[in-house]
Amino acid sequence: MDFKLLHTDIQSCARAGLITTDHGTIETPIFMPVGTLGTVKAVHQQELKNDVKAQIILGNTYHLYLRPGLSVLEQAGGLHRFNGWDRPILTDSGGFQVFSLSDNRKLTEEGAHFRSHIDGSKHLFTPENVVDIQRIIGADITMAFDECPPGTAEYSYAKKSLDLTLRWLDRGWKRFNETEGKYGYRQTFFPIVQGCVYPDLRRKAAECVAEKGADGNAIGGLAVGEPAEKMYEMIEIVNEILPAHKPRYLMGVGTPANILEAIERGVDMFDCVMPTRNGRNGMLFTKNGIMNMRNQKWATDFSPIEEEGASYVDTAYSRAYLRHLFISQELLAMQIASIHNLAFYLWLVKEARKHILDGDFSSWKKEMTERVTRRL
RNA sequence: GGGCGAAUACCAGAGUGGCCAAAUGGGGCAGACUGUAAAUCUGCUGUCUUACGACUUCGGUGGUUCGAAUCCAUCUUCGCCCA
Repeated sequence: MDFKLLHTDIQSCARAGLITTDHGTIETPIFMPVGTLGTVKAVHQQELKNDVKAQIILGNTYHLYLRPGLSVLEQAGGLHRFNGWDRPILTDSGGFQVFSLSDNRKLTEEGAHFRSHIDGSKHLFTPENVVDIQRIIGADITMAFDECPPGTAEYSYAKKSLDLTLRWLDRGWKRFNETEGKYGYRQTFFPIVQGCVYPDLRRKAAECVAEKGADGNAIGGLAVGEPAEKMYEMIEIVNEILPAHKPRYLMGVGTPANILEAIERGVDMFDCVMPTRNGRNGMLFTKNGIMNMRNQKWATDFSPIEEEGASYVDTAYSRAYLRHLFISQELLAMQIASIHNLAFYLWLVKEARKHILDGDFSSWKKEMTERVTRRL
């Protein structure tokens, strides 16, 4: 993987760049739709390419490992061949599941012992086998196995957790460099900065991560319950340390406003379930604010979903019709909302990129932040 | 003409003397959701009130009772059966 930094904003840390992988290029800043089980829920590949204009999508190590399982993925020739997505894929390591499925797991020095949420069977994830699994999945970008503590974690726990994550990082990094991809194209490995909301832990983590000299670096453990201001503060601290000539990936974030704030602070890559999950639950993000499509107020609003929206669905369907679909629990509602929201997110980062290159990012960001946070 | 049964909130439907403004489901209204165990979850849904609480309700009317959605009488409507 290669990263070319094209331009850095004069007034802020915002950057525009280009990532090159064996499955194609990615213009940064970028938003990556989440496709946990090898599918971006409710959206098929053609829509992802033509309507959403996704350049890279995510998969999840934990979920794909449990289902369909490594044997199927390996026989398929990797996830790209299995799901038909020929552009880049990034897989999360399962570290987040250690957090979100915390009732079913136990951490040891060796790794995370956990029970499958599907059938209760016992499994062990280690920094090493998570690399191996991501080799089998065949993601272009693989992630280190980390622990993602909740935003409310006490300092003592955060410190202990970070130390473990950093030891795991050494092991995962070593394993990655000792192994090769299975399908003839290159893979890369991103370490993850943890440290909760504690500046000294974040600095230490960022330094350890930067030392590895990986192709890109990730910031994890944010937007997990801490105030947004803390998150922004941590991003600033970490990005001062992470190398400028490598892409920075803020994991799991976030709202349109979160993304704009993070871009301003020098983040290049994002993923979040929000556009798809909230979309399926009736929430639409637009450049003029947020709409809850189940609300009575849209019942007879026959105007387009979004005037000059980012995708086909915006003018193909009216607000009243989309509300009807949601109220009737029709599958098409989730499809339209997912496509709309993802297209909007991709539009947002593309516009940000344009304004970074044009040199007026800060003023554009200020106005856009005000607009996207409104409730319609 | 006679007999039996039923009428409960937007709908369906429980409740058969006080714990009932009334279960439950549906419908309706609103909210939440940030590296997806999520087409999920949470509230509210008689009136007034921020709340505490107050007030009016269980087909109509009249009774019994300290107290009635619940018991009695009668009327109305609907359903079934017999002629």
